[in-house]
Amino acid sequence: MEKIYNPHAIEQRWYETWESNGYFSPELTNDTAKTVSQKKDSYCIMIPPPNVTGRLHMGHAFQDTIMDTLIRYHRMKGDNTLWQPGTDHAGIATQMVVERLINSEGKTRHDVGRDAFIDKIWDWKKESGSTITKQLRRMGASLDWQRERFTMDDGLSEAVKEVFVQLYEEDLIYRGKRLVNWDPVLHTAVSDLEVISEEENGHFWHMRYPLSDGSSSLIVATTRPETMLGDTAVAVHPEDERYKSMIGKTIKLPLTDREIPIIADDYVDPEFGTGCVKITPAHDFNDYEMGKRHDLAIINIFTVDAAINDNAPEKYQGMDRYAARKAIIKDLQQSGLLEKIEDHRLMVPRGDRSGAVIEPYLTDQWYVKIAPLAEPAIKAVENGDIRFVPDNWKNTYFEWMNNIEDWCISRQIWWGHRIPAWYDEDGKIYVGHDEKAVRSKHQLDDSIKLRQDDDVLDTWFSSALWPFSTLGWPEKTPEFDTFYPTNVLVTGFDIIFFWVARMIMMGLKFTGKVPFTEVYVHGLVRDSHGQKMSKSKGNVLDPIDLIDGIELETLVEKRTKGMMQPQMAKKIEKVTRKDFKDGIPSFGTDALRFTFAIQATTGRDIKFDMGRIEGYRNFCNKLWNASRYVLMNTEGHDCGIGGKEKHTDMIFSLADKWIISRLQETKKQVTDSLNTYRLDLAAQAIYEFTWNEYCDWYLELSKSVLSSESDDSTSGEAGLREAQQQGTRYTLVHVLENLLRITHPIMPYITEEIWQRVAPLAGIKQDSSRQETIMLQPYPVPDTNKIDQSALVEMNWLQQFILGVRQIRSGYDIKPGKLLTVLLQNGSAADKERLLTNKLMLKKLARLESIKWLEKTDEVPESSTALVGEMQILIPMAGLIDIDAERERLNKEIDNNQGFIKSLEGKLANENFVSRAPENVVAMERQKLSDAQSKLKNLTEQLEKLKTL
RNA sequence: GGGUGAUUAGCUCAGCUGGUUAGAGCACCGCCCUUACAAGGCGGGGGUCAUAAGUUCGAAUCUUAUAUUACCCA
Repeated sequence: MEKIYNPHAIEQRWYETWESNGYFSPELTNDTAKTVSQKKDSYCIMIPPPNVTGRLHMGHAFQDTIMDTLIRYHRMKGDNTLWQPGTDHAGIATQMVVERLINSEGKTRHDVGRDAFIDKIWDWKKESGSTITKQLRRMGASLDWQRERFTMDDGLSEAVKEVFVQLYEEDLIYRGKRLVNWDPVLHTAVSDLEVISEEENGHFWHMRYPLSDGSSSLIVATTRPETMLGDTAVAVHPEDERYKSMIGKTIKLPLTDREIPIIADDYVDPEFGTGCVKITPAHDFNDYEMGKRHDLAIINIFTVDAAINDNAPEKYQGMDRYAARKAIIKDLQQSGLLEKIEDHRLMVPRGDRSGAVIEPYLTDQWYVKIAPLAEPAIKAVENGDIRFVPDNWKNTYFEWMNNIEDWCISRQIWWGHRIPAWYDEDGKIYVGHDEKAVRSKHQLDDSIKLRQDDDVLDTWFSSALWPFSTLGWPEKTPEFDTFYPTNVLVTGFDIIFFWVARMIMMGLKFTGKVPFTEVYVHGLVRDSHGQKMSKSKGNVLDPIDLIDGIELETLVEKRTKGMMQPQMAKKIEKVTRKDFKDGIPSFGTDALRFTFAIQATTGRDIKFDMGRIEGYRNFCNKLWNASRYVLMNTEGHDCGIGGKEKHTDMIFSLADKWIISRLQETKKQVTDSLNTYRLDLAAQAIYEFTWNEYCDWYLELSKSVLSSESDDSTSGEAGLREAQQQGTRYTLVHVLENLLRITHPIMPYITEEIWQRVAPLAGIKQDSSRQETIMLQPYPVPDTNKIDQSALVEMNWLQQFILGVRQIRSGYDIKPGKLLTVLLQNGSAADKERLLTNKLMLKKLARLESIKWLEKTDEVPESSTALVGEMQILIPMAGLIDIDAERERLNKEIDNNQGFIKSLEGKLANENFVSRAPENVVAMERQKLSDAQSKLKNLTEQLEKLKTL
């Protein structure tokens, strides 16, 4: 093995091997007498399909790490495991990309024509559609690519039609003229969820509306004066004394020749503004509702581009809405009807794709009647059929589901599932799978011309079917039988409404079952300053750059190229140069995955800090080098393959027994954590075990057994020594092999690479294809019988001993290489026994020349002291240690101890504590006190000794 | 305005159903190129757990209020 861990040398190679060997695929059988797959539990996760033409971002990388870890864990546990891959056609987003390409050639999509345009999108998909799937492969994602799906595949399109037709036939889909969110740039309706409202600076215009009879006038305030052309009433509160007398009268609407009524409605807040509200039913959602209540005329004054249409006075026709606004204000001013203009902060709705200000606009659209679908979906979460992790997200879900509005599913774009509805020349609607089906069902012969609806379905309509459409529904398939309902949906909270809720509704409606039993909601990946990553902020990190590394100049260029606001480029460049002085080094996939995993605490965003990933790259290197050590010391030797059963004479040291015990505890902690979606705790346990226990202690201790040096107390005959070394070699290999399997779900590459070398030494036969890879090995199961409590206690003694010596050594700047003489006093029989069996290890790790017992009565030379329980470790000072410094050190420790004792005494002196606290707690405190007291006594004695000198 | 979460060492975060003098990584200080690893080893310093009150024998942990902050919804 190379001395330095180099992820590039291993990662891609292993992925290709795994994929080409079909290791990602579950087992399936069509037989009724099912064998393998029936006996096994199935485990399935559906990938949230990324945009087919998208690129992998940090959010994906995080999410995919979580999913792949779960998938690999379950696959190793022996579950029949499927991670279903696929991509989404992403209607508006994809169409916009291709439209921009065409625009750059100086053409519009209308020049190209619908069919040719769609062909172009398919071409684009072919060209760029594999980018994201290639990137997923770089992440090590063990998706079953043979089953890759696309939301506009034939099969999935069939599912979409089936669902649409069925919902329509049950009156759950209807077509209606409604006020929708209209995007005047994209020329399409969008759903409520696709509208982002943000506060922006604007104005409040106060306009005077004169009464028709000339008796008086009213002042209305508005943020959108141009809509006055569509006003069909002015409303006041029915109890408002100021205006009560005017209710029922009419107003002469300025700039037009229309008269409109003054109406009364509770909705009006008399405290707000002037207490009079202009009502424009065609261009405001609240006004629309009020218009319906009062049977007001609805006058649409906008074209699809949000310019003034022919319903308005000729003067304004054709003007853009903002030009019209200016003109209207000017005209009102001139007629003295503009009272005043105030600055005002207002919520401005913008399309999430186009950024254009959304207009409420009256059009014909298709809707899903949502209430009947929402009801069972709410129940499913209430009764626990679906569980959110963390649990509190269910509140958000309920909140939304209980206030849900009908879902506008039609979009006036070209890329997507065309609505399976046809119109005859009278405008009568026929819904069916295709024109032929429609004709035969309704007995329409060829003489009747049918025209298909031009609209396509909201992208989320097909996404909502994803959990079952990908498994072949509406066909009956073994995949569906085996994997549906799926186990867990892993997603960000941002699409709970867009996607999760809709999948639940559609899943229940069409399969009668929930689509998944758990929803794991993860946080957002932010930059190191806690800012959301976005192109316009120039703080985006590309996961692939973290894996491969990137030069500073390339990174700067990448972040500043093609910006919406080029003026930001300078600032971004500056910050980038500051944050990434030397660019980004190559960290490798495993380090990136580990960084995500260890930060995947539930319900918290991740601030992505370069320090962390660097640390975990170092962790990979640590694991790498530890493995090198193990291999160097075990390859070519007898490593006790088969364990104690085959090698009855094999001898295990304290360290061996200890690390085996700790391994069991670690296995338990990791599996418990993975079972509860605490990837952070799992990763943390792995990190600590590997570094702080296996490497820092166990490998060091093993050296004393494996080194050629001998020791009179343990050497004995050669056979004995060989048996000890065999025990240690066995343990080295056994623990490492287990550790690799434990770690594999999080860090697949490095574990596979090392495992290939280690497995033969651990006696794992690699003769059948499924045993050629760590991916398909069983996940380690904790064995509590192998936890040796006395070894844990004794090891703690050994560690305390070594730490005590090290502290003295370091405290007095004694060279690490200097071998010390250590005297021991006041030890128990157990201490003596422990010393005897572990002398070699102690000497090696504490770097000791010799260890001698002193009798109680023996003369003690000037020494620095450490304590292990009652036992005193004395390091003679002669020439090494300064008496004053030692006094100071002892005093400090005495102080410390006295503080501790005081707090314990206080606690135990408290009658209430002793009488009310549980017995074991009190006993523990008593024990602590007596330990501390004896320690204090010991320390004080040491200090006295020094004083008398 | 309503809802949800967060506030613990200089930074990024653990701390499970209340029971050690509150932990880790990075950063910091000192010593060390010890034959797995300087992407390393050994040792060390650093926090009145946002504030206030309450419950309790005992609170970082539970309750309430306040402050700050983030997100979601209107």
